[in-house]
Amino acid sequence: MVYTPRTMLKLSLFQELKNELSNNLRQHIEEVFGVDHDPVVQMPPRRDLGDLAFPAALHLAKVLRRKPREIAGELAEGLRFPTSVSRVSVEGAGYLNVFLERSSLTARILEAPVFGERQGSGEKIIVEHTNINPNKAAHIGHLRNAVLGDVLVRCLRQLGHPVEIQNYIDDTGVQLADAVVGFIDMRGMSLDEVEALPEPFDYTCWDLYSEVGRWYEEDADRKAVRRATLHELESDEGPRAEMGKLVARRIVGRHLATMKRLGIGYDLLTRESDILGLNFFASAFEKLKASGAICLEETGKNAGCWVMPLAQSAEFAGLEDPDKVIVRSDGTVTYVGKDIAYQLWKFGLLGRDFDYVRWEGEDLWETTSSGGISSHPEFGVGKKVINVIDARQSYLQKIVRVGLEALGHTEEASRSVHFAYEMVSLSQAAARHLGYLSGAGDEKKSFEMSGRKGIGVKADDLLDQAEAKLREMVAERYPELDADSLDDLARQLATAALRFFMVKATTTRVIAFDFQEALSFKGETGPYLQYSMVRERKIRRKLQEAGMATEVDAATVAGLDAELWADDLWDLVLTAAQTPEVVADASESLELSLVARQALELAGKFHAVYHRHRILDETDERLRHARMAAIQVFRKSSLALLDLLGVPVPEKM
RNA sequence: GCGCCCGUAGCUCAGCUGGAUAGAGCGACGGCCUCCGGAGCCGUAGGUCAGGGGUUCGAAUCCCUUCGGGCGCACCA
Repeated sequence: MVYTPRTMLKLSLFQELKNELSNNLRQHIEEVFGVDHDPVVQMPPRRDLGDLAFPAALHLAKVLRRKPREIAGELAEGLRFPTSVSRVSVEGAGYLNVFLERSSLTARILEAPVFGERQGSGEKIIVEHTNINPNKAAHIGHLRNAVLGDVLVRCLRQLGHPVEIQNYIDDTGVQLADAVVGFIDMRGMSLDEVEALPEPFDYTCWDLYSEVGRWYEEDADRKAVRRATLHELESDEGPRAEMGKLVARRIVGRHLATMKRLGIGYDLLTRESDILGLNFFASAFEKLKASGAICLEETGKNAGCWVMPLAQSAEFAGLEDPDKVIVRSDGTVTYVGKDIAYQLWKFGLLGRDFDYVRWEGEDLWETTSSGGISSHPEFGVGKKVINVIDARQSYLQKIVRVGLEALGHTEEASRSVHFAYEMVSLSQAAARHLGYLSGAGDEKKSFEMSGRKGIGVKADDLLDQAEAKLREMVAERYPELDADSLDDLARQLATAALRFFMVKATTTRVIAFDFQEALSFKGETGPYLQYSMVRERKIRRKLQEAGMATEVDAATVAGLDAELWADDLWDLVLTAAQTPEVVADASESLELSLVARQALELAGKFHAVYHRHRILDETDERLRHARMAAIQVFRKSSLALLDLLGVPVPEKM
């Protein structure tokens, strides 16, 4: 038996076909022109121009000093492609276009799973996302983070990578300290009283947080209380630490509930207090000192601090202050310092580990400093770490990476990925609607949200509004439905609407949040995708009711005549076939809007086909089979995409 | 001052490893259900791709530059 090494894993049938054709063409170019050229594969803009386009002749024109169309013509002549290609033609400026066998290819796609063999190496990827300060309700900016993180995780897992999802809880920071000061010093409340506060506790804290900000300004001495509180939180001693624990626990519970509404979950909650409690930084500190990555500043404005010099790094050229403080002159550790320790732990480089307990009996773990459960899954020790953090923190994320490099962990530094996305701001209309615009003089186009000032749209409020509006729409159409079914449907539609809204924007663009836009459910929206699935389902149900088969098998499809495939019908199949590549691209480039756009394009083509090519009242059985096959292919791809986007598929709407 | 992001139709945005007539959605206007549900489909109007230079057979796309807008550059996280 001959052993054939498998150099390339198959992502999808379509990609495999493209690779095959590319290789054929490459070889042919070599034979005819004696040139080594790796051909690019594109899709012609319209199906009547072909299914695949090779602009090779356009590229070769320069080297060969000949007209592109001439070159393409010569290439087309002796080219031998596999039987899945029906014909080749020269189009436009000199594209070599390929027409595929529609029936046989559709049949093969129908049989194959959407995603082929697993691509992953089996090495764990750690994705950190959400990371909301535990002192207030989640707002729509946090939603963008969580949704992007969640979609990324779903894509990576689909592609075969083991993924661990971590949600970092900063329970020793100033933001939580402010909440503690608010309850104890400003409102004079006891631990029991705070414990007894009714839900929604995160809403209470939202208001409290902005009040504390104003309270500080009334009297300059009050900031001293915050410093003392922060110190107690860090040392984990005293009543303020107790209050901090209570507030953080209740708020985290609320955040988890909010995210659960959108189908977002986690494997592990890592808490900053445990990083301190277990002296993670002490280990990192020793390593940093030993490697010379940080040094003690003796003079200047940073006197008494341990700083990381950044001047040598080209990435930080032009900085006013080329040093970053890691340990303050009072001995406390900055955020970056803690983050370097955390990042080291994620890669298994710290030489220490947390203790772990279950979060409130759920299938979710949290770190602890002592008294952990002995039997827990292995956490950390990732091969690659992706931190989903907004673009404003690019500078800090860079420092963490440089820190790893300075410690000699260049490999891990290169596998430390900052998934940066731009923030969510409020549109002028939204700001006005919420009463943040005092006068008419403010002409700004968008307004940054601020937890500190209490400016923003709470995630739960937005979800509530979306659900209420959608519930009305469903109730109008289905007056006979009971309250539970209505709630359930409204939830599914609202989840789709908001998740899709957050993913469809490219990551480099600031989202200027607008209520009208976010609460619109037609056009490029989640419900538009769901509607296509509802329609597809309805066709099958009608077929069944009419006593007809609801599916066609591959053998039948393979035997269909080529002329049964209208261009738009075939185009639907071809678009669906590209799904795995789009997902792989999106995951690799961290541009998840590509997944959303693919789902949109598919749904759009389905809707058009739905109107033009009816199935139920088509008397020609062969035509019916071709149309059913196209829709089956659509359904498989679309279901896969909606799953990746976290968009639920309702039975009706 | 230095760095990153954005500037494309009235509005919100795709397209950016250069290539086939610059595309969607919303809004506007006009059509399409005795129905596989109109949360849909089809059509019309709407664009000096911010301005200026350059590279190229070819630029929304690459380079330079100017002008707008956003965000970073803490002993805050």
